[in-house]
Amino acid sequence: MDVTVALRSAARERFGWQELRPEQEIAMRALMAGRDALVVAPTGGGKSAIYQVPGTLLDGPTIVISPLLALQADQIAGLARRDDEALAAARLSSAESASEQREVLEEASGGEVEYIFVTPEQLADPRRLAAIRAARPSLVAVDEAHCISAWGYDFRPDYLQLGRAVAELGHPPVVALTATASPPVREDILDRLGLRDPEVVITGLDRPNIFLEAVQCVDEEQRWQRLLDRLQQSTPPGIVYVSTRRAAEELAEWLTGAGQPSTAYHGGMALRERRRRHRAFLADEIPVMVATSAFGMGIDKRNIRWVNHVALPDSPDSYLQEIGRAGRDGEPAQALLLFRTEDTGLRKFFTGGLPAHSELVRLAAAVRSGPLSRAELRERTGLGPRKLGELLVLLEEVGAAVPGRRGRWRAPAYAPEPDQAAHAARAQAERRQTVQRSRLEMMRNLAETTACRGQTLLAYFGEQLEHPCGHCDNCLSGAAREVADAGAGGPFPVHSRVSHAEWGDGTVLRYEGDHMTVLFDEVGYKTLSVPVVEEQELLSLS
DNA sequence: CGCAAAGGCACTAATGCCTTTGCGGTGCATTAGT
Repeated sequence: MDVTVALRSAARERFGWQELRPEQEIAMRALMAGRDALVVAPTGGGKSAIYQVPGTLLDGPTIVISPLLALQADQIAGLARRDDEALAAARLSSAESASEQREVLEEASGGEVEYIFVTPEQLADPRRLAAIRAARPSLVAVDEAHCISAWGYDFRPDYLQLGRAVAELGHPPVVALTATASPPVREDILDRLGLRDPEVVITGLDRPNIFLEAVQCVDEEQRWQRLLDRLQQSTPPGIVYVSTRRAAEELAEWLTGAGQPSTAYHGGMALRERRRRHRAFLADEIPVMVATSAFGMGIDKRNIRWVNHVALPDSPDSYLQEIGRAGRDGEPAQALLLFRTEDTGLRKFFTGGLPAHSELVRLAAAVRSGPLSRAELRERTGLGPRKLGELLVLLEEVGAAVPGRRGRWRAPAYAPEPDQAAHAARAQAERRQTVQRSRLEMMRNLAETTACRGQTLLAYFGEQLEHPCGHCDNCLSGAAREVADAGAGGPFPVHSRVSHAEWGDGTVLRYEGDHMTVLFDEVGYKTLSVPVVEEQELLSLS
């Protein structure tokens, strides 16, 4: 039977979906043909279907890698509601007993469980990985794949080992799914997962029903007051994003006192309380949630009317991800960004500093004397678990460390001397920091621009919006048109590849007034003055 | 990087000014103790 016909009938009969969107079909057909895929599409755009449907047609279980246990539980519950044996789903995590885990694996091998949900940490355990391989998986789905880039380098290092895990599983077709991914993040995902000739599907990121606004505030008092003014004219429910736990609690209390009943949410609260508040928000029992970035993934709610920021997000990626939670029902929604220039300080702190040369040398030397487990390395170097993970990633990238059998690290043949490895690793960390800071700079630019915000935001993601978006404050005030008129065209077409003597090769993303934005492969985003570029011939076509 | 709280100082008491210090986000898994 024709693959497309099979996919459509499985979608209809198993899931009750009468139609598949073209993007969904393209990705599904790639998987059915044994290829890998990367799908960037807004949440609620039917991303789960892309692995769920082929999963039922391919012989063998589907491994779904997902970052949060709560998210996994929701997805499993969703599949269970279909009441179809062919869609049986289960989870392998620290929350299941040893006997439950054995049962899941046995049932998967016997074809009784189709979807197995796991965290990256699960796959980091060699015994667990071997057990999953024994069930002969036919498909791997990496949900919320931007976590590889956002969390892998400093927070959840096992995200960076997923490529190795996929290889160990015999590299069945892999699909990476995410709602936002700028070109550097996409590059990270493809690289780290080791995707081969993937089908890359990117659907339109523009969200015309979300009105974008940004206002600069001089101090915190003014910022809170402006938020309050806005909330008094807004329809709930909505989310206010802040950058610290303390701000979440204080602002929620202040708003409540000012007549806007609000609830705080952050990662420092007891799990049970978090769950309770999350559920209450979904049930429309909480009108305003004041939260840190902990409140995000897994908010499946269609009627959120606004998402306001009392903070500057660390990148347009995070910003789009967060405001994207508004207006999923297609009805008008608002995104107001209240920022201060001081906000960048905290963000720079969060990106972290460069690792000390001495620490890298110590670790590189310890690895050379390996193979050693993480625990042994910690003991020898005195490094904390998080720091150790971060440094191991760097040493691995510069060829000074490889994880071997049973998770023990050693130096590969021809590994550089510890001192040399440390230098290379620091340079690597510096490069990553430079790119991260350039993304923060782009976020600041998006906040401060007088040009069309829709165009600015999409250009960051490598998309070109022909006309001003018509759903931002600058379009409404007419400021966007003035900027657009002032900068008609430039010396290099948008999306052309250019070369800079110091920064290397890059892609032209956009012209705004007399400035241009270029995404360089090595150093990230840069904004250049067009007259200067022309006079000094800073760029050439490459 | 920037802010707020704490500490030091000056010196005749209760407050003000300067400097120093600490803190800041995201979650898994594992384990100790009830």
